[in-house]
Amino acid sequence: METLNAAELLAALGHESRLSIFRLLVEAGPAGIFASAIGEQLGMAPATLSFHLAHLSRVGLIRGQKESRFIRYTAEFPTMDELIAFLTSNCCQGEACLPRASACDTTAKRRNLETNTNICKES
Amino acid sequence: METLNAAELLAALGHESRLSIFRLLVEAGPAGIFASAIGEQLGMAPATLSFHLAHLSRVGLIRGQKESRFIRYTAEFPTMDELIAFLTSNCCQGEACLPRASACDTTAKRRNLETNTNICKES
DNA sequence: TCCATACTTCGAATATTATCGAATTGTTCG
DNA sequence: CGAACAATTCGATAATATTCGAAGTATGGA
Repeated sequence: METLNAAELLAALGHESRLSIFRLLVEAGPAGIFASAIGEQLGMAPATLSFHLAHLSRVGLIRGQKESRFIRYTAEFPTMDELIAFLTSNCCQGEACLPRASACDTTAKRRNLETNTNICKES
Repeated sequence: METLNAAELLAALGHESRLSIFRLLVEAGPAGIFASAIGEQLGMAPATLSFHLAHLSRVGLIRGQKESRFIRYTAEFPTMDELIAFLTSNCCQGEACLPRASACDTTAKRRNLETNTNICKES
């Protein structure tokens, strides 16, 4: 990943509203959630929400799929994986190359994946 | 780490110039480098560089230590570690909780640490 | 067809960031 | 002391981002 691209992803996540949106989508897992649900949970005006969703979509961190009147948004995990790999590889110290003991549990627990392979070290 | 704080760190890194500065400091390791060297390598006007260094310092990603006329800047690795832990724990998918095979080598190689413990998996 | 819903796009105001020349501070050295 | 140098702060400008009401698009249902 190029520095420019990484900076774009970081900037996209570097806004409280967008980071909250993204975390919500990660929590929701592959099932995702509808735009209206996001707006409801975060108390955001529809236009503002759309603005941020468009931004996150543009850089490839999320994806929206129309379903009748609704749009289901999901996190693009591979993009995030790449970003974390970039940070780990270019911006972190040796001791942190492996995630902390506590790093893996939170997200892993609430996930319901088809592929149930959790490579996380059991702390 | 709170979402607000994480967003601040991400926003700080979400600018090409600042990300380049930070990568340079990570590359330099604990020895760090002088501000002038950064400006030289990145071709940045002194005032602009100071602006970005101040930003990175404010959020705790780097630290500057005066040495006679110069200021030696170093990356604050623990802050970055926390950020990566936050992202891994809150924003990534199971398969990515462990870094990619290639994630650890680049940075680890060029580092010359007092603590020489490299926990990275040998790929 | 007509209305309600879900969401986006438009447009315009406001706020925040970035850039960099010029002035300033602090330090070394002749 | 005075000049040269490293770096920051100031100040003004330009560029970019954020917010959200209002209008537009598309879908589902009465």
